[in-house]
Amino acid sequence: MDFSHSLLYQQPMSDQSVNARPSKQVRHDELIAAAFSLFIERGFAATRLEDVAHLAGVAKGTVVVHFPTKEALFTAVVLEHVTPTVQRAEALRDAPGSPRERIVGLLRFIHGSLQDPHVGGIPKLIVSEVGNFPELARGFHEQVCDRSRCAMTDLINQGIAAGEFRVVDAALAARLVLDSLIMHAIWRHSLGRYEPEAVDSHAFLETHLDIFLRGIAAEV
Amino acid sequence: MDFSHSLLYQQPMSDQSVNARPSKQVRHDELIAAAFSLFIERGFAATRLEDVAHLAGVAKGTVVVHFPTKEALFTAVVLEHVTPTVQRAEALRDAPGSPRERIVGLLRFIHGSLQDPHVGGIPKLIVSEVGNFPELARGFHEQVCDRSRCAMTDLINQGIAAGEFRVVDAALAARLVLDSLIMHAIWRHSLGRYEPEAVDSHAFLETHLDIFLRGIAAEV
Amino acid sequence: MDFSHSLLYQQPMSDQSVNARPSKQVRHDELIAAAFSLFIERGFAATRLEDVAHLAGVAKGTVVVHFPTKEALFTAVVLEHVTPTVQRAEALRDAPGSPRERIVGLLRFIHGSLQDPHVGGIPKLIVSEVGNFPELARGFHEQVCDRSRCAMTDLINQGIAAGEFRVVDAALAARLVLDSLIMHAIWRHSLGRYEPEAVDSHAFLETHLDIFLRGIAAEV
Amino acid sequence: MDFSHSLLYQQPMSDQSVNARPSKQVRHDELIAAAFSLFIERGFAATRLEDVAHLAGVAKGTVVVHFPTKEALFTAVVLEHVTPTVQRAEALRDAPGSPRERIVGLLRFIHGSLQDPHVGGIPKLIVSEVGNFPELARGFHEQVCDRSRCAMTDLINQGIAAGEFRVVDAALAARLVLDSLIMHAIWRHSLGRYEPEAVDSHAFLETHLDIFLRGIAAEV
DNA sequence: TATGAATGAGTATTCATTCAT
DNA sequence: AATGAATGAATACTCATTCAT
Repeated sequence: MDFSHSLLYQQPMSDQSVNARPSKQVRHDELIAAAFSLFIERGFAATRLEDVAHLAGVAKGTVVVHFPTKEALFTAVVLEHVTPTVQRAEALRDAPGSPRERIVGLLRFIHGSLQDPHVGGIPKLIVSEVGNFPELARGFHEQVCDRSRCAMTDLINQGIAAGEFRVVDAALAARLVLDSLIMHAIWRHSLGRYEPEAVDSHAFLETHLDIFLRGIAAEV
Repeated sequence: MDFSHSLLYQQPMSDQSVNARPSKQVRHDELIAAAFSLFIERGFAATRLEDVAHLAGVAKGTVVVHFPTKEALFTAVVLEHVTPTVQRAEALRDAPGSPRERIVGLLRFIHGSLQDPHVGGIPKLIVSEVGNFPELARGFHEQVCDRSRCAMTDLINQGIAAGEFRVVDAALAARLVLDSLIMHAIWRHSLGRYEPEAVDSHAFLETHLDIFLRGIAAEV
Repeated sequence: MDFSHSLLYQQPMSDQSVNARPSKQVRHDELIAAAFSLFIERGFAATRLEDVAHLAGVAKGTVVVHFPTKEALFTAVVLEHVTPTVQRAEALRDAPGSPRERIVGLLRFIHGSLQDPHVGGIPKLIVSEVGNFPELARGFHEQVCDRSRCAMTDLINQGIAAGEFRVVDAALAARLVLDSLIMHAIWRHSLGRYEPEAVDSHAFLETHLDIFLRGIAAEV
Repeated sequence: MDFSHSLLYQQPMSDQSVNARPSKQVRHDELIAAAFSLFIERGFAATRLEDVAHLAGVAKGTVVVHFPTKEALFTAVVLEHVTPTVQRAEALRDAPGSPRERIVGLLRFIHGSLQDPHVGGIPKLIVSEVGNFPELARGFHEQVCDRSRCAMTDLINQGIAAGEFRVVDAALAARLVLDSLIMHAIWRHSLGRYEPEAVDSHAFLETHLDIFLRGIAAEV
């Protein structure tokens, strides 16, 4: 499974004429968007292709024209939402600044990305459906999880080496600090819907950074 | 939705005769166990009642005798696996010891419980299926999430009052520290399967405790 | 199919002891009564044996002990409700009095019998289920329909011969006059339930007798 | 429940091409026809959707495309067969001629309609199944029973007012005269099958008219 | 004799996929 | 390319009947 190219943005479109039938690309994107929100909301099995079609404003048969099977649609949905984000995430590891500054930057970026409804629903989707899509799971794990964790582990190790942080298991620490963000995103798309008042995402991140960074800070 | 009593462990059975038909309670538990493992493995939709019956060693119709619908079976599975754990968790809040000691005790208990395959699969199941079971969701949120978070928030606030911890938003901190444990359990039942080497759960918890407690410790 | 003996009233019962288990005959009758009302209300297919058991105040298995199959129960229900009535009906044909008087007597008797809930539901039951019980149908037709119509036809012919009535097709006239009564009974157990105010059965019969007898009366 | 428009006869179709797939309307009518004959023959419960599909020459799933549930199919069957007849019946009340002539016309029309296998089976179906379809029952009662009886009651009252008929309870008389026709139709679709020789329907109607009209005729 | 748990054949319904228009 | 009618495999659920207690 190749996550390194996006199916989005492929074919720069004209689409000038007002009453023209929407181009294939536009239809494609509309279907992806509709499918994404339904997959997130109901899961793969409980999402009917007819509902996807309805939400996208087309007929049932049209979905099949664009995606040969339901599983192909699901795969496309995941790929298109994941790829752009991953690419931008890795760039941040190599930005200038102290390890601590770059950790803050990376976490802020990831947290910010997960606020975007087009990205924040992905972890819930992956966690829920991964059991029935082994290939997709493997790809996601290698290209997304591994790479984000590596980036974070690298930064922590750099901080330890620089004496900014005390000696901790950098891999576990990276996992811990990222898990909270991901769990937060998953929460918002599952049980969080039943919470009387929404969590303040900004305060959540700041508290997280505060506690974590103090927790790994070098002793005075 | 009443989560306050467990249907498990009710009626200590004799069941001496060798060829005797298992009592209704025994059948009930066998079905719950079979359904649990299949729901965890495949999710709600992909689990066929026939498979549940087969795994429990009974005929298809027997499942229906015990649980009128597939949803009722699902609800029963969740309730029976969750209720005892929550009750014991709350008891630990009121145990003797300093706030810090009780936090450690509570987190060790929760983490330990989540290692039990009979409990650790629940969070992933809830996250995945909760969208299609609003009633179950509400009950789970109130009886499980709220109560665990309250217990942890209370302990952090006690520690702040006692001067053991510095001033932080206790509710957010409680959420953060618990989320990591839950995310870890979810992970092990989803993408964790594709990880080349399993995470050392013991080291994970110790690192978590170490960083978190140092992160909220009062300034020297 | 033999309609000439009733399964009711067979075994004169003692049943003295207060707390004793009800005798087999009593159970039998309770089940027949429960089954009758449910068959009438819902039809054969939509009546579950479990409901019959529940209405009779026994467990599901008990029904099977008394009636080996659902069809046997149905047959028993029909036989027991039909047999006594038919026997009494035939006796009236040979009563003393003018043909006209005997016609009035017979119609009053039949109409009165059909007011009894234990009898009035039978025609609806027969009409509804006859298609799936050919043997029962044949027996009912021969023993009940044929015999009642013959009795009525005889009386009309006697009246024609005596010059009381004008010459009409006695068989058709008999059918006509009886059909109205039967239809009335069927009505009360089917669509009649949806009528805002119930029909006055007494007035119905009197109007029927009035119009019919004047309709076949000899010209002055 | 709206009985006031027929789904039949709506859209006169060309359907020229030989191998063309039949239009939705044609399929609809084929399914209604197939379902009707099976419902009449076996009743609602004993009719399998698969048999309906088979008789209509389509696959099982096609039935569901046209009628979401078995009950919807049943309702449609009743409505489409009944509505046109009632409408034409009411028109006859307001036709020219003496009350007596119009009564004869109306009864001939109703009797004739009930000879049509597409209509004559309905009363038996209604009587048998109405208990499990309260909504259909109410609609049928209001739109069919009430309206036919009103028409007949009106005519009898007109005859009484004109001095053609003697004073009788017109509502009961209307019920009586119609019941015989309906009972006759029910009979033919139930126990009538077990009669050695079929009743002569023409003679039946003439005898009925003869006796009834003489029965309510004004005294000389 | 009465019970009710267990059975499994039967059936309505769902829905991804196909294909003629 | 888009449509939506048709298909049929898959599956939850029903319920008469069996049988161990």
